[in-house]
Amino acid sequence: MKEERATEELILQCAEKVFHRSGFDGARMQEIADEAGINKALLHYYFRSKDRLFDAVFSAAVSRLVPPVFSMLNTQKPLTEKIADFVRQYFMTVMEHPFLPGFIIHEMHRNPAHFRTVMAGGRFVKLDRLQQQLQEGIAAGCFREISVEQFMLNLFSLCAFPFAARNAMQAMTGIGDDCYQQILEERRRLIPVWMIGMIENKGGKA
Amino acid sequence: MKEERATEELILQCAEKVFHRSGFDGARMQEIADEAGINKALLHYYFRSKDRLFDAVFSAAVSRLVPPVFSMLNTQKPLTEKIADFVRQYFMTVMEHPFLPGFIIHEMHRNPAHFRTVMAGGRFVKLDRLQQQLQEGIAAGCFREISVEQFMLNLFSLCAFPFAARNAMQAMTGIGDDCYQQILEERRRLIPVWMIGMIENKGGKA
DNA sequence: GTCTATATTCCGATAGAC
DNA sequence: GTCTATCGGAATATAGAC
Repeated sequence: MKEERATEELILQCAEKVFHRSGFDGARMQEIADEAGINKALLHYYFRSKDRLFDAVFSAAVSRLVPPVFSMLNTQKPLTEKIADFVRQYFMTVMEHPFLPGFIIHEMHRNPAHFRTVMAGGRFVKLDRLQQQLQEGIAAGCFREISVEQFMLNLFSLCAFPFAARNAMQAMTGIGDDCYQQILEERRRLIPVWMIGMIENKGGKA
Repeated sequence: MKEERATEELILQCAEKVFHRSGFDGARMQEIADEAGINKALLHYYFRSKDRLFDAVFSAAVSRLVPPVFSMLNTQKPLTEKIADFVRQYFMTVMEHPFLPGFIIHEMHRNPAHFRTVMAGGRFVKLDRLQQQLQEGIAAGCFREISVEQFMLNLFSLCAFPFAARNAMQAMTGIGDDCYQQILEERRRLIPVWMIGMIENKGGKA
């Protein structure tokens, strides 16, 4: 029982790095072993197969990103704060793990069915409270008509896409690394403003 | 010379289907051959290797999506029309090839360097005219301060993300296929409105 | 628990008949 | 040009010594 826990943790950490970067199909067990400075056989000793090791990584990825972020949407706070909380939480997580969005998107695409097993308890994201707030705003004439699905899709798009498609966007526009990083950080502040602007009724209209 | 052109075209078409769905690492030459109803060896006869076959597919994907869409941004039309044109063109292409955004994003992430070779002539997307229009609007007090990079990132995010992350979003929210499809189609109309709302100065402010 | 060595499976690529 | 058969390498997985 030398370093059981420590080794298992090390493996998971390195597997995470490799899987996040290359995806399941692109990742090599050898690569993970090298990253951890251990032997390939040890990976199979702790986790039975590549599939199981991947499952562990994928589950960790989903539960790291989804629950904390979406819990922000179900609070009793006013809409403006709620959006700001969501964005702050999302960026905090993803700035530390920039490959997370792209990883989840791609693996979800590869095997859609695999998901419900992973979501803790298999529950869907709760949007009731958010929906209610939107409808109140619409009824009061503050907001234009919008469904909660579109709203959430917009919020998620503005947050996640610039991370997931970073290389594609940089390649197309020629923006350098430093500059793109700066743009990302600026978005943390601006997305809440934009989200409100998208649905706000213009002052002179009523 | 029985069916040279026809076979080559058939292979490309099937390779496209498989590569778009599974990516380079996940795709199997056997799978492509089966899809085309021919033998594996024939793939190597027409295209020397898996790499070359993939290159052909990837190039086609990029040139199908990037140039027509971004040419919309460099016209002399007013900003509102320009956005509408972009969205219309983007959705037309992507509705027919729903895996295109995710495919490009993922492959771009896998091999960022490979890109400049692919972009026709290696030129970046031109945003001069768009930038000028934004600055005019800002100077006139119609728009709030926004950089052309953020603006384009927003536009692209709102358009591409819902396609690229479709399975992830459906899994999280529990939205069904038909309903999600309907949401996508609704966005074609709404994104231009949202894009303006995001940057528009509120009437009562000045 | 951790290693080396090996078995096994899979896949891209080629040889050669038709 | 298209097929069948096969090679050769790579990657996952296992056996067995320490």
